[in-house]
Amino acid sequence: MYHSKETVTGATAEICERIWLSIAEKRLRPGARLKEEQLAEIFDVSRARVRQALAVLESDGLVTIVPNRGAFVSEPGVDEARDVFHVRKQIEARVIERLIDRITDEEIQLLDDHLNNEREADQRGDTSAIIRLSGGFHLLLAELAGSSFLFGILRDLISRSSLITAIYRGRHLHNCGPDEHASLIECIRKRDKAGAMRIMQAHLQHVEDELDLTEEVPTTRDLRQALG
Amino acid sequence: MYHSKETVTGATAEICERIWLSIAEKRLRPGARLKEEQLAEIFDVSRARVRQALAVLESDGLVTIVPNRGAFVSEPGVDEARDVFHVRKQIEARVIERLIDRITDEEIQLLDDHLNNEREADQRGDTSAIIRLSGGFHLLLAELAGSSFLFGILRDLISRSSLITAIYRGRHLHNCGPDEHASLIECIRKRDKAGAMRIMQAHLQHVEDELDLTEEVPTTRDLRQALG
DNA sequence: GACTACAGAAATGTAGACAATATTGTCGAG
DNA sequence: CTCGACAATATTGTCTACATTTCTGTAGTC
Repeated sequence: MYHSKETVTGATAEICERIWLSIAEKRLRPGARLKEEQLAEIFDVSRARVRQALAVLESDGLVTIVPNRGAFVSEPGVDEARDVFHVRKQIEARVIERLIDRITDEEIQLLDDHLNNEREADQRGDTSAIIRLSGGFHLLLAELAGSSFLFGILRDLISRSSLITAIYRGRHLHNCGPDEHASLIECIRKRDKAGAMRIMQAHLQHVEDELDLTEEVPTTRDLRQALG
Repeated sequence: MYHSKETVTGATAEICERIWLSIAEKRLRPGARLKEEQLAEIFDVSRARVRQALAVLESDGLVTIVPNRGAFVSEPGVDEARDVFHVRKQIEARVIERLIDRITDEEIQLLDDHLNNEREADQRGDTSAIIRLSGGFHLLLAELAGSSFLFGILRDLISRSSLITAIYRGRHLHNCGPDEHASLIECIRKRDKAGAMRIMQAHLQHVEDELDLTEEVPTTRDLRQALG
């Protein structure tokens, strides 16, 4: 896996991971209801652990829990979507800053290896792997930046980005292709901080530009607002 | 309370809040064991809900859960402590940037009101209130910056800062006094972005400088490392 | 025909009991 | 007296059953 430190304990983390992946792959649509018993059966765990996982996912913003109603996949509005991308640009800029100052040649090799995995998955058409790896590239950068805190923030941001792209972009599924990642690696190899930051900003801007954030998407739950 | 949006549902959030406050007030020491049954009795809730709260706190980094062993208050090392303050300086800088651009006079009044509350608590010597309000000032800034995401990150950062100061600073209890907050407000009132950012950086640096981050504090659990 | 009230179904929230595991204390051998 | 095995205790992890709440479908009334 692409994260160095598990932030949540074993079994709970696995459930969170699988639900997150399902959301990122659009297998779970925003607003979809997450029945505890159903999840417990699917993952073959107790309902208690499902509830723990849902509580964590709620604190991550991926799931919304309504008391006595149940858990639903969150439906971030356009303002929240813009907010996420705005912050993400800031955070990834800080990651690049730190990264360039301290990365070693061996670690750059890790980036190359990751990029190869991305390309292979791209050729195979392995959607699940593409999504994991394209997000994982950014997480790897954060990990190599040496700040577990930035890593955690970025992990959260990428999860939400996946959710947002699932809502506001219809055509493509993956977040970002390997090409821009390649040119970013080249800047890092040359320790070109300004260039790397410029590419990263453009890269994230491309992802954001493909979204349609002009109008609010009617939410599944707030029918009154959607149909009023 | 000082947060605009609850990220976690009702009862679970309340438990997280109370545990967090206990940690910030040093009533719960780093490394302290958190027995589920005990917590359930104290908060008068079911053990299941305590487990949910602990899972959330773990994902926030305030609590460490060891399988089949239990939950403990986290004990961040010196490198993690430096990391938190480094990121916090970056995040709070972004908060100030956004804040100055969009704050209204009415909202500045909110800052003044908050400052008055801080001063009153300071005169009363109300430790619990001082801790809540001094952190709350920074959270209010994030809230007024209009980014719920930055708010969430800062909330996390402040929690960890409290934990870190609890470990690495013996003398003072509060994180930051109201005086520097006052001069920060003055810069905001004048829309002096550069000045505000300078004061904020200095403010956070003061807090960090009072910590003793030169040597690793022996952890309660890793006795082998502490006593070896 | 439309609206309200009520009953049934389904899902969540909670409590309790039981099993698995780690720690602690005790006994005995050397 | 020290070390190691073993039993006792305490705590976590899990499952089951039940109470509570919400949603849905139906019947009754105007």
